[in-house]
Amino acid sequence: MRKPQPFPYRYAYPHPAVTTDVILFTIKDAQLQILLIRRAQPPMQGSWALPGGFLNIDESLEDCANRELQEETGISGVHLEQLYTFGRPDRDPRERVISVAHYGLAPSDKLSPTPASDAQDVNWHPINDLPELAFDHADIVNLAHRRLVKKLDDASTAFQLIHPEFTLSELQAVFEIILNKRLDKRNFRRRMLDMELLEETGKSFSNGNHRPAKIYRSKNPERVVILK
Amino acid sequence: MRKPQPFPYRYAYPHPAVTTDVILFTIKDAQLQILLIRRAQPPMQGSWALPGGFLNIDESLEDCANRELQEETGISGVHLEQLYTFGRPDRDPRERVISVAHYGLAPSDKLSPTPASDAQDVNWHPINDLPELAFDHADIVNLAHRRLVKKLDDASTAFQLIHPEFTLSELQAVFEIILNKRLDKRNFRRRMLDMELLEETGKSFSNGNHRPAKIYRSKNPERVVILK
DNA sequence: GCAAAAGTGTTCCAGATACACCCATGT
DNA sequence: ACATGGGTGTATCTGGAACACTTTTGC
Repeated sequence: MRKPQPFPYRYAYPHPAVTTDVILFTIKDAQLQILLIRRAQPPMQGSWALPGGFLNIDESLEDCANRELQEETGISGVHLEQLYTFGRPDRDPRERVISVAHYGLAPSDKLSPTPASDAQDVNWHPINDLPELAFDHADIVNLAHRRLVKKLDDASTAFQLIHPEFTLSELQAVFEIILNKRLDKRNFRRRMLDMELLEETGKSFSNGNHRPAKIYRSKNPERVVILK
Repeated sequence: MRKPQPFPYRYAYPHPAVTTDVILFTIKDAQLQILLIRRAQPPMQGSWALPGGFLNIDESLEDCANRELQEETGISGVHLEQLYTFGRPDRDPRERVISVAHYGLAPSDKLSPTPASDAQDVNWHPINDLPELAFDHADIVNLAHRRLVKKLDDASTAFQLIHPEFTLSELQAVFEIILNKRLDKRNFRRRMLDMELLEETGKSFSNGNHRPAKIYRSKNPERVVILK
């Protein structure tokens, strides 16, 4: 235990460690997947875990989450949102650790995760087929998944998981994968178009022995949804 | 700065302090109010602030919130839910402090806050007429208020702000105060009764020169809503 | 009998759902 | 010509919002 310090007004008892963890969702191979690292360091060396790590004493929580994601997976520039704070006293064997979990969405094709720092390996894993996870990370993923489903009823959420220009069928696939159910094509298209969030690019996309699809884009691609 | 320690796997860099803060809502004098303490200790001695304080190294976040509420205001037994974690690097002048905010609801008539511990005074304050608050507590209150409004569309939230047996008019008043708008009596009553969350007690309540009101109670009073 | 809050039904609108066929293209 | 996914319209249901009068009581 630390001794009380003479620093004015400073709390004199032991401080827990604070970390951030990141759940990064993507859609890949028609499945909802998350990014995991294989831990290169003890404890739980060799286990799969969420990217994340200790807070620097002068950085914000969100900066920490972004930095750890970048350091461990090479991925940066994703908009992360705070999810929940996990603090069970026994959740980490090292010492008392409070973890502020963040989540984000990204289209997988633009991202090339590369292991670095504390990670000996990095990979996407289907949310429905996850390996055993270190610490309480399975709980964290669970909560993040439920939040994502809720968040999807703001349609612009789905745009973050898709390339900037897309067909309505591709967009519908994103919804169907996350909601894990089939949607009616006509109703889906009407709903999307009625929201006035989409515009036609004029281009179309021809894929096989069938009619080409119109390509759309989001009208306000920079829209950041604040939904604390 | 602390020196790296020899403890196995322990993070060797300075740890922030972790606190919890509590926003406790009630309805009193036909207004939505929150519980504030006047700080007895520096920093910000004499300012109004949310009850809260430092996390003990082996207690859960929720236990900490409950303990601090109890220590500073004498109030216990309220169900608290995590709100959000605030961690701006400069939000506390003492040192780096991460605060995990919690909120809860309680009927004011059963509670008698009494100052203790770090508080030299405790009082309810109308949300629409708050004093200047210490630290970033105004932001925290703001977010809590918005969350409460959202949470209200699960009607059972309102039951937490009212005595166990109540008339529909009293319940409607709770909604009107939180939503800050008038509701239609017929629509409100139909909506409440259609949900099948209420049952008649058989009793009625006579109040003045008019027809007495039926008294209802919640069908499942112990229902704890988990809405992370 | 009058003042005051309790109690009660119907209409309307918007958004969600269910449902089946023609269109444009590649082979 | 046929196989394949793209594209379209209508009927129905459901939940929310608007709206005014009768009932029961105390004085």
